[in-house]
Amino acid sequence: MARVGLNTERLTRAGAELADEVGFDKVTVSALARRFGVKDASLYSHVKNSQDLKTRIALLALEELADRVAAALAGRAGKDALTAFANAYRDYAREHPGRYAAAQLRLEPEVARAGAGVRHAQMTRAILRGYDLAEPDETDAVRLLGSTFHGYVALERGGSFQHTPRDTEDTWSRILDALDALLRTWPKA
Amino acid sequence: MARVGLNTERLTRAGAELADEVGFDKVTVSALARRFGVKDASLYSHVKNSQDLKTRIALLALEELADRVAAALAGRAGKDALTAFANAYRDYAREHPGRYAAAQLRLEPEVARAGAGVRHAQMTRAILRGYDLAEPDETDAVRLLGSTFHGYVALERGGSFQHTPRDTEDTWSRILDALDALLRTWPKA
DNA sequence: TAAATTACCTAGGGGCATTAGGCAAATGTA
DNA sequence: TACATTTGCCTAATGCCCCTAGGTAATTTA
Repeated sequence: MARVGLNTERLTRAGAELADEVGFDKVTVSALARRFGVKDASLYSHVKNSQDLKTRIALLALEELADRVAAALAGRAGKDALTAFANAYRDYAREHPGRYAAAQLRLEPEVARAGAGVRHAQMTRAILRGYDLAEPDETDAVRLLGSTFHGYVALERGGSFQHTPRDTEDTWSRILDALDALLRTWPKA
Repeated sequence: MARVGLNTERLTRAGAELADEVGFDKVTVSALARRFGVKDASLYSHVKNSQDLKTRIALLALEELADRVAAALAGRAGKDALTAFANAYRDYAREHPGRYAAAQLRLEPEVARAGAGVRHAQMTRAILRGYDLAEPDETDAVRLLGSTFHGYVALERGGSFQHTPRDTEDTWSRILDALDALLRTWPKA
C-alpha cells in the first residue's frame, strides 16, 4: 500500500488549514484522514486522539500569533506599539479564523506555559513600556487591552457589529485612540 | 408507556441547566434525552434538531440576560449605570457559564432580532445617555464597552488571568473606573 | 539481505444525530 | 360511556465520528 508520509507535524498543519477552511469545531480525525486519503485509524499512530490533535493546532496558532506580534512590535513604542500589537492580533484572527479559534482553546496550564504563553504575556507587557504605569496598574492595563482586543475580534467575527452601519475599521481605529489616551492618563485609584 | 410530559419549553430549560452543568458544547440530544429518561428520537417531536435546540437555549439565555440587565439599569445613570450593566453581565456569565456560552452562538440575523437582540442594543446605548457622546462616537463607545466586557468575561473564564496574582475583582473595578473616565473625556477624532 | 521498525489497513465497538413507522395514552366528541 | 383523533414516546435502522486491537506490507537498519 502506498504510504502518504503522515507525521504529527503534517497532521497539525493540515488540521490548521482545515480549521481555517471549515471552522475549528469541524476539525475531526475523520475529516483530516479524508483529506490525506487514508483511514481514520491511521492517524492514531501520529496523534493520541482528537483532543491531542486540537491541542497541537492550538499551540501552532499561538506560536504563529506570537511570531507575528513580535515582528510587529519590533522597534516600536508607545501608541505605535499599541497599534501594531492590536493590528497583528486582529489581522491574524481575520486571516486565520480557524487557527484563532484554536488559540482560544482552554489548555492545561503546563501545556500553555510550555508553548508560546509566556511570550504572549511578555509582549503584552512590552506595549506598556511606553506608558508610565506602576503595578498593579500595569497588570490591570494588560488585562484591559487583552479583553478589549479579544472581545472586539470575537464580536466583530460574530456579526454583532453588523446591525449598525458604522464602519468597523473606523471604530477600531478610534478605539485604539481612546485606549492610548486612557493609558496616558490612567486614573489613580 | 408512562409519559414524561416533554415539550419544547421544558427541553429548552433543561438544556440550559445541562449547559451550565457540563458546558454548552456538551449539550446533545442524547444527553438531554437521558436526563428525561426517554429515547433520543422522542425529542424530535419537540425540537427540529440539535441546532434548533441550541438556538432555543441561546434565545433563552439572551432573554434572561436582558431581563437582568434591565433590572440592574433601572433608575441608574452615568457611572452607576455603567457599573450595574457591567456587573449584571459578568455575574450572569459566572452564574450561568453554559447559558452565557449559548448566548454567544451565532444566530441568523432575523432570529436574533426576533429575540432579545434589540433590547440588548437599546440598553447598551442607554448607559451612554449619562455621557456626552454624539454619533459616531456613541456607536464606537458601545462597541468598546461590549468588546471589553465580553472579552474580560471570556479571558477570566478561560483562565488567562490566573498567571498573575492580582485579584480579578480589583482589576474589574479599576477597569470600570478607567472606562468611566474614558467616556467622560472621549478623545475627539 | 535478513531483521526490526513503522505506516497504513481491516475489523469492530460505542456514541450522537436523525428519519420512518408503530402503538398506546390522553383528549375530544357523540 | 364508547369511539375516534391526536399525540407522546417507542423500536428500528442509517450514517458519521472516535477509538482500540491486531495484521500486513513498505521502509529502514544492521
